[in-house]
Formats: sequence, structure tokens, C-alpha cells
Amino acid sequence: MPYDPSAFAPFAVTVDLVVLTVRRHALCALAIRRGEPPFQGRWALPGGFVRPDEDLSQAAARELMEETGLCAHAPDAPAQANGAHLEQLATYGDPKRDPRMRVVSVAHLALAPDLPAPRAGGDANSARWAPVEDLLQQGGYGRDGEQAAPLAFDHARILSDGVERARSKIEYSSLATAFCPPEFTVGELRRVYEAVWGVALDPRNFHRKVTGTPGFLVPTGGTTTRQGGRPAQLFRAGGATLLNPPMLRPEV
Amino acid sequence: MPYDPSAFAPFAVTVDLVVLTVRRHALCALAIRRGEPPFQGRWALPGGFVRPDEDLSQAAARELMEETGLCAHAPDAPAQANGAHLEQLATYGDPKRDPRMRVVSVAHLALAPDLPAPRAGGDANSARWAPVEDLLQQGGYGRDGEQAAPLAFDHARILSDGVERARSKIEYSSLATAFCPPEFTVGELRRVYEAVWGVALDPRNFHRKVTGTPGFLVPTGGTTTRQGGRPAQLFRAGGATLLNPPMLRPEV
DNA sequence: AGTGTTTATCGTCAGGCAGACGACTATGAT
DNA sequence: ATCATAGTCGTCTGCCTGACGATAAACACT
Repeated sequence: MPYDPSAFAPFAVTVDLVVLTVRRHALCALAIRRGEPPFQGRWALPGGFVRPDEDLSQAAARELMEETGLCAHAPDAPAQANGAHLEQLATYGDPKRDPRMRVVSVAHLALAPDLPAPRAGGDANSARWAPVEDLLQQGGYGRDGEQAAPLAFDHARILSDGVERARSKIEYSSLATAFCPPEFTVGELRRVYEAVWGVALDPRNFHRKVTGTPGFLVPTGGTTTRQGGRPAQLFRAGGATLLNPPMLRPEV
Repeated sequence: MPYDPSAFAPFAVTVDLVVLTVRRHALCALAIRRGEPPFQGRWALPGGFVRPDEDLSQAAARELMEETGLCAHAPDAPAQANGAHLEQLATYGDPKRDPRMRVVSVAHLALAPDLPAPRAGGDANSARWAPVEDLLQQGGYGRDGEQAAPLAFDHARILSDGVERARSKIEYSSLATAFCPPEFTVGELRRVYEAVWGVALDPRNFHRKVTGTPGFLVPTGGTTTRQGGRPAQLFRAGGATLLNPPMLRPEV
């Protein structure tokens, strides 16, 4: 019986963002410290309400811009400088997920290159990049000895789902380049895979694989020694989005 | 600025269902004929409002039961007889997707074995299994010569996304068994892959692949000749959910 | 009873790709 | 000059897949 006016209750609809980047060989996510109850003082994912005239992806892109200054290039939007990959992740609507009211949150996943310090309404103290293991471990201690409180709401679940999506998606797509600056070396791309998967990869087999996949990497002609050692070729991301055959994640 | 009460507008939240099955060697979806405006008389996906005290997956399972009589076994629910696979697909929230009001729809994907005739509130004329190509082609003619009007709302997009999810997911998971009855033969499973992908597969290589993947199929000891020809072994779905290495979909 | 048809199942073989790893190159640091 | 670091090119072996031949066990005819 669709659309019987007495049959539906109003919901609040929000977007939450899992913004991932690779910093210092670790997969990190953007976390915001909550300034008000509930969960005051706890870390949470950035997010906010969807506006009445906004599509979900627009709302996610707007939040991403507000929190990080990144322009998202979704599949339907033109690519931009300093852009990030943005895609819908999943929707969370447990009736008790927000103690105040019924909130349905459409989570999005954003992948960005390493950035300068985050900003959150000018308050640098209330936003940070944190390794995802630190954010996900329950009741342990972070690297700085600070007690690691669980994330607010069901954000640990959302973050976990986002990380798993990223881990599996770089297997069969060229998405790992979204973690890299516009020009990058094969070694830098390999370190992205190593950080996201948390494993070590053989540099020689990795080089053979990525340079041998048509459309994955396009040489720019330049070289760099910013990682030390012998100069490495610079590449841009090629047009291919799907990797066939995929990059296999080592098991166990 | 989360949760400023003046900052959010109420939305209606619905679940829509992409219910897929394999009938007569074709991938079919459940379609409901709309009895009221807008899009009166057009075909649409089954769905309905999420109730105030219901989780999204509960709402989807309830709608599935109402429309088909199937009990969903989601990953967190116990398996049941006559059960179907159910998972969240994606969420659609374009401000204009429903002309009457702002509706955010959380689409779910259900996979079911071939069933008896569908029911829709007792009105058999308003629900049917239709090949997905018939539902997705715009302005053509269905097999029975009937003008094929596009699906209501953005349901063609939702159905298309659901079909693509199913097509890709049976590559790397054991999900194709969700289209089969509790006991099935290798040939029946192969016909599922052929119908979902729309290609012909080599029976010998397929047999080697599925019987050689540990945990995919468990022999029950029985045999059947319901497909004609030499008796075939019967199998149940094994415990494995991920196929490694995957079943590769032939390209082109 | 024999013949053809259908479906299932086992085997063989060649090519492609991945993991393991050796060898060499080009830079900066000591 | 030597070392450490990182990048790049090869080789070899084993596994998996695609392409197919061959056999097996049922049913439907004649």
C-alpha cells in the first residue's frame, strides 16, 4: 500500500563521510571531535544533514568540501584539481542509532591523496587524521598513549565497512591512484597498496603487474628522486578503471 | 554543525526491492503494476515505507515477505526454508525522484530460486516476473507484443544497478546458489550463470571449476535426471561464501 | 535390440599469469 | 670509494584457464 499518508513517519536524513588517505605508510581516516552531546568529546566521522533541495551525492560533496576543501570528482562530475574520489558506501538506519531521533545516514566513501592538516570550522584541535586501526580498536591506547574511546554512534561500523570497501576495490579497479598525487612513481603506488592492505608486496612483481596492465599508468616522461635511491619514472593515472586481471591481495 | 533543529527537513524513507530469479533460462525481476498516480498503470519495483521502529533490513525483509512469501536470510539472520538472499543495494535520493514529496529510497537486492506465481495483495494481475531486458528496454515491445513502458520513478536505474551487482557478485562469491533450490546439479548451477551473464559456458570447464573450489559445493549423495540425459549428482551450497580464485565472466 | 539425442563427467594440452628471486642500475650519504 | 636505498629487467616454476576429445548413463524413438 504505497503512499498512504498515514503510513509514513518523517525521518532525518544525513550523510556521513569515510575520508581515507595514506599518511606515513598507514591508512588514515578523518575524524572530528564532537563538541556537543550525545557522545560529546568523542571522535566521530564528519557528516551533516541533507538539505531539502540536494541530492545525496551533492550533500556528500558539500560536506567533503566543508571539512577538507577537497572537490570531489564523482563519476558524473568533471575531474578537478585537488579532487578526491567519492562514492556512496551504504545506508545505516537502525532505529536506535541516534538516541535523540530517527536518523537515516547515507554513508559515503572518499579517497584522497595525502593532504595538509585538516580543518574543521577553523578549529584545528577538533579534526585529525588518525590511523584506522587506532580508530577501530576498542578500549586500547592510541600511539600517543591517549585512551582510545570508540567512535560515536555506529561510526566504527561505518568506518569498518568503508575500509573494507577500499581494500577490496583497489584489487579490481585503478582506485589506488586516488590516494596518489597527480604524478607518482610505481613505488609510491605500491606503498599505497601496502598501507591499505597492511602487507608487504614484492617490488619487482608489482612493477611488472602495474606497468603491464594496459591503461592503468601513463608515463609522463619525468623522473623523481623524492623517495631517495635511483630516479624513478613518473606516471599519471590512465583511463582504465577496471583492472583485468585484478591485483590479487595476498591471502593470510 | 550537526543537529541544529532548524537545519534539517523531514524526509520520507522507503525501501525498494530488486527481486531476481532465473526462469526459463532468463534473468527475471519482480514487477508490480501501480494502481494509483503517479505512474498509474506502469510497472514498478515492489517497495514501501520504512516504519518508525524498523531497521532498514527489517523493512526490506518485511516487504519481501509481503510480496513473495519468501523469508530472507540476511547474513545476521538464521537460514530458513524457502529463504532468499537479501542485501542492501544502494540509496536513491534525487530531490525530484518522486513528484509528490521528498523520498529517499534504500534499495535492496533479493535473489530467489524459481518460485510459483507471484502474489500482490491477492491480485495476481498486478504482479509478474518479467525478464530484466524487457523491463529495461525503453520504448520497445515485450515478448507478448505489449508496449514496454519504462518503469516508474527511477526504478529502471535501480533495477539496472541491481542486475549489475548480481552479475558481478556471482563472479567472486557463491551467491549463484541463491538462485537454486536447496539441492541442485552442476548443470543447473551453470544455467544460472548463463542466464545471469547472458553467455554460454563450457560445461566441462565449469564442472571442473565449481567442483574443484573447496567449500563451494557439498555432494548430498543423491542423483537426479530431471534435466534429462545422464543422471547428475546433487549438491548443496557449501560453507564458502567467497570464491578464490573467482569465476571469470567471459569478456566481450 | 539398436540408434540417436541429451546431459554429465573425466582427461589432455597449451598459453597466461603470479610468486619467488637473481641481477643490474642510478642516485645520495658517509 | 664504499654503502645504502630504491628502481627496473629477467628467469623459472607452478597453477589456472580456455579449448577441446572422449566416455558414460539416461531417455525416445524405430
